[in-house]
Amino acid sequence: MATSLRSRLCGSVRASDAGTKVRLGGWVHRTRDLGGIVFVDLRDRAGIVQVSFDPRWTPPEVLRRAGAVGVESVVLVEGEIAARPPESRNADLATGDVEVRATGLQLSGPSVTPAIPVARGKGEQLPAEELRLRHRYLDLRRPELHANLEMRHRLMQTTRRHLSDRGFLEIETPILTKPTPEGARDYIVPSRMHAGEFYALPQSPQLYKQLLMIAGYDRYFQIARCFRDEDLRADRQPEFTQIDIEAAFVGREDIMSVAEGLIGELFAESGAAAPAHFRRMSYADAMERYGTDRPDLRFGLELFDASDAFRETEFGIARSALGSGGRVRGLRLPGAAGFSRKQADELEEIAKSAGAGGLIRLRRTADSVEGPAAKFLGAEAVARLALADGDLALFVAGPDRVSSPALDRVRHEAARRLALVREGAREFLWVLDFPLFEQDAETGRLNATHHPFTSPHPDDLRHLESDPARVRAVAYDVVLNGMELGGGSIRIHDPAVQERVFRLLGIDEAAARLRFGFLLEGLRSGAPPHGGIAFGFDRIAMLLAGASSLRDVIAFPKTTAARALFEGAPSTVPAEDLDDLHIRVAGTAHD
RNA sequence: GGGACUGUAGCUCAGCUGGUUAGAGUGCCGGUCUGUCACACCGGAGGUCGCGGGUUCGAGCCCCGUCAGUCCCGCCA
Repeated sequence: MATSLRSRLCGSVRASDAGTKVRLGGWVHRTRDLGGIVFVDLRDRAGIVQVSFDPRWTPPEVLRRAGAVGVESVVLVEGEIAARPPESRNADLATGDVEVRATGLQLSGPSVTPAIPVARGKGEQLPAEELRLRHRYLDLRRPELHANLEMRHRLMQTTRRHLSDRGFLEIETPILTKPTPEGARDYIVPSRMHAGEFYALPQSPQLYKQLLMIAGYDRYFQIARCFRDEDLRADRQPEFTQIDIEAAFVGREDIMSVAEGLIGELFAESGAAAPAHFRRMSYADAMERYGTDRPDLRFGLELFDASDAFRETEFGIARSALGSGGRVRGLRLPGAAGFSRKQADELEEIAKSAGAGGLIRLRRTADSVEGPAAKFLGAEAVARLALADGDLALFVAGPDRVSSPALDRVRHEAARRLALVREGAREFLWVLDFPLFEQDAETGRLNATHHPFTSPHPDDLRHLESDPARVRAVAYDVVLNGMELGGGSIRIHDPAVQERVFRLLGIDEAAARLRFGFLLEGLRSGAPPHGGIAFGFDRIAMLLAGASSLRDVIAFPKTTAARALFEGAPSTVPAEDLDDLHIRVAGTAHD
């Protein structure tokens, strides 16, 4: 790290360096002017070191200027590393046994008073997210974000090395690509040379990587930027990074094994551990037992079907649900019988916000079962629920598509309140055997659960047209603690099967040729069996950096309204530029 | 598209039931101070209470709208 202007990094100085002459460059983190002597905490990406300006070794003129430097200014310091007096060592600082005794000081990049502080007082909250994003270069100076981005870098290098060592080729695919009618909304880029035509930014390199397999590049990877123009969440940015992997002459187990190997390596790089192999669960199982396709297995609280207990009762909510083909499902919360009315109401609010009509509560105490539904349940029905003393049971009556998400959220909130999640616990899981299609609740149309190129399970091929809902996909998701890390599938490589799937999705032959003609032609031109997987790299980085938001592992993230506050994107463009692009903004008078 | 929360000094926040001149900490400016490390102490400056409208004798506080940020639902093949 030595350059012509500095001899080493501030944060790298140690007691063993005492006596060495150094030249340092860095940002003024804090200053302490005691009158006769001045201390400056100098910060660079390696850490902080104390520079002491003292008349015993500092020329008066330098000492005077040291007292006047503002925080966040860039200074160049000349001096000598010296052990601190024993009584003034600082155990909180990696460099705290030493200091740099300054003989020279050059104010290289003075700073105005920073809009947001970089050095924070103890217990002081971070500045508002808006300000952190608007003054991003200041926020990024904080050691926490330096550590996060360094971790991200290391994960990226580990990915490259790991996959490259295993014969995967890193191949770039286009950013200017073709709009896709399915899936998320595309970010659109107008073409100047072709009036009225548009490129789209890729939602993923899916088609390209399949074409690479057809072209014989039988192990591919890319750390790929992907773009989706959808509404955002804490864990969702409009542009994000995937580790994209595809291989030919493989089955499901080959890809899963590559994925486990890579995940293991990434966790090891961060100092954490991942098991060599992950547990497995079918989609159907996951939905039945946890109400979600990405269950958090760090705690129990499994859902169960209580329909039988309610079937013969006069309890109206349950009766109408059961009568219309729904079920009564619920979960037992051991030790939660002591929840107050208010606490139970809050859980109900969570269920309601997830779409449930309400929660049926049953509280089991030493000698009775209480709750609005209790009086409808006979002794036998109560016995069926197998409630233990101190249990609170919560039920949702209705179709699974309502009860599953509601109970999923109640389950998570209950686990949090009952403190069931062990600190540092990691539960990896493969979710397998997803349905190939899902039916749109409103239109009744079939949509691809994963994407239209996912291979049906060979055993289910014969049901493809007759009973598409029961057709399983050869697809797999990696889930960690309820968070989806990645997912993939074996792809269709038989053009006839691909055409059948397109037909079921309502994409007729003409439309298929228009949208995916190049893929279909490729499949007819010698396509190997192939499949792959993609991981959400930002999420993995967030997890392994211990960050609490995706924004803390992305150097220049967008807000939830998809704005870049620092550079001010998106923005209007001059009318002449729009003319060149053959674009007129609706509602403007410009010609 | 819908819901919730937030917006007061450069920053972090307090501001009671609507009531006189809007506060604290920190930062900033000036001063004292030779071993501090959130240095300490003394003094000072600093406000479009996000913006617009309304109710009221009177609005930081109530109402409507709007902008921005955050979280959630829908959406994200």
